[in-house]
Amino acid sequence: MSLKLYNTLTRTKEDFVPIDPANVRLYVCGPTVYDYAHIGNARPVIVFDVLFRLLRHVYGADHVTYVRNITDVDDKINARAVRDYPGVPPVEAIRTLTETTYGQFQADVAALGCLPPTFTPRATEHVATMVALIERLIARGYAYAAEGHALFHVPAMKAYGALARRSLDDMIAGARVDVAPYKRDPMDFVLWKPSSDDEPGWPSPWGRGRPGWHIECSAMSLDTLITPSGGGFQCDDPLKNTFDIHGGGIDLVFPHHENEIAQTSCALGTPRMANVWMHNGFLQVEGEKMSKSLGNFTTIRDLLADWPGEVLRLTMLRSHYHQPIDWTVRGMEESWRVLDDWYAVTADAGEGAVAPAVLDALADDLNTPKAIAELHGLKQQPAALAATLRMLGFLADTPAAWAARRPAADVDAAAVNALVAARLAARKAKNFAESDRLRDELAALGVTLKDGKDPATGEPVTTWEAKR
RNA sequence: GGCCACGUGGCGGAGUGGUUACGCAGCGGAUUGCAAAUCCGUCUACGGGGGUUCGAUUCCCUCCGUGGCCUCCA
Repeated sequence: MSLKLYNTLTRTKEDFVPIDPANVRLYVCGPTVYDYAHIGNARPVIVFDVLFRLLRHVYGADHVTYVRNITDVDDKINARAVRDYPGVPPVEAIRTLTETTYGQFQADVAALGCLPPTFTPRATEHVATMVALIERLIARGYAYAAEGHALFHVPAMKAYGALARRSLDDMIAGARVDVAPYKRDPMDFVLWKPSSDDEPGWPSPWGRGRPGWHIECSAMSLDTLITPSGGGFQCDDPLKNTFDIHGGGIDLVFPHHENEIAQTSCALGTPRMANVWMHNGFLQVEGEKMSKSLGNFTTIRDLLADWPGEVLRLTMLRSHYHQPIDWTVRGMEESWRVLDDWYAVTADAGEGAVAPAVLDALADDLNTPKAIAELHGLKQQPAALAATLRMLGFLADTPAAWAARRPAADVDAAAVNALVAARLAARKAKNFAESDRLRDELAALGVTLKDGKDPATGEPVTTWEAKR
């Protein structure tokens, strides 16, 4: 099967060729853990989970390494820790905040049907590698120390801007940043910055401080994906200092990913860091940009209170990952209806194989809307439908558990059963006025009836369920 | 201001230089005492204007609209 992926680096859809088919390596930028993740954060998590599952299917479950980092050092974290844990020593407050928040994140994404990545490194556990990377960059003339900072000197790198496709002139022309006096060039970015006593800090050749934003991903991908495969500081082989796929939100293209590339490629002598760069599009809520001021800042946790995780997952995958998506209640309702149908169709399904048509759609740059269309075509093949849905991270519930997820009206089952029996008797006696009256009465209680016939005897039978 | 995406039927959403996916809703039929559920069938589209072409929703230009990035936001 040939897998095609759109590569931001080349702006084209390319055939995916792993560096080592026995170990396909994927890195995705993970959460900064200071608050509940919002529904926009869920998009890359779900999209790259589908990619992870597809890669595992194609190359084998043991031949894919998926890394999603945890950013647990960040100024927003520091600020939140001070706010939420007054009186607690900062280091302790930060640890409590990041551990708590990451626990929430893990629970949220598990509910969304996402597999755990192979590794989930924390930035704070890779500071030594960050320091080593910065030292290497300084030694090779790509970075310099100034006033307790270490900075990457952008003009030292010829290819800078290749991912974002913008020239230095463009960036300077559009610059709206205050240029710190210790910068040699306005575009230079921070690799390391000094910490005050109540901020998290680590010893370094430039004094006690903490990493800049971008260096952590260079360090964690190096430690988890490059060094274990024979690359790293002791290796100048560009092929060994590159991994396969790097993913994240479209907003990370610049400056985050551009700077990651600058750091890793200049430190390790590799031209591109990762062969394929994938970026998911943004999400709006009910047609508006999601923001706290508009009051439509929607967390995954809030949505999970009212909607099954699989509903959120399907809603996310009904749009191609590259397209913008408008997140609406109507969209979630439609997803729920579709999943109800799939759960019903697959209730008694046996063992089946994953449908090739769905795999083909996924192999075409993760065309999940096309894949879903193909799923609709599998209703006559319940076993294949079930196997394919499971491969995509659906059907984790039993049919009964799924049905129970819909908030039901609070009804007295014995009373309902009595009314249903009375109606059945009335129908048998052809007293339809009475049977319709009983049906209306049940409807008023929030009970929906399903009439049918016993397949063996032909006797009329009625089942019911409570709707919300 | 600079750079970059996107704009498909009532709604969601693929795709393609010429046979108008798929889903939800709607409508029609089967079924039903009547309904519900189910099954079958079915209507509606490619932002505006130019251009290339035998032919464009699909390629090019332009305008309009929406959104993103421009130092720490998926």
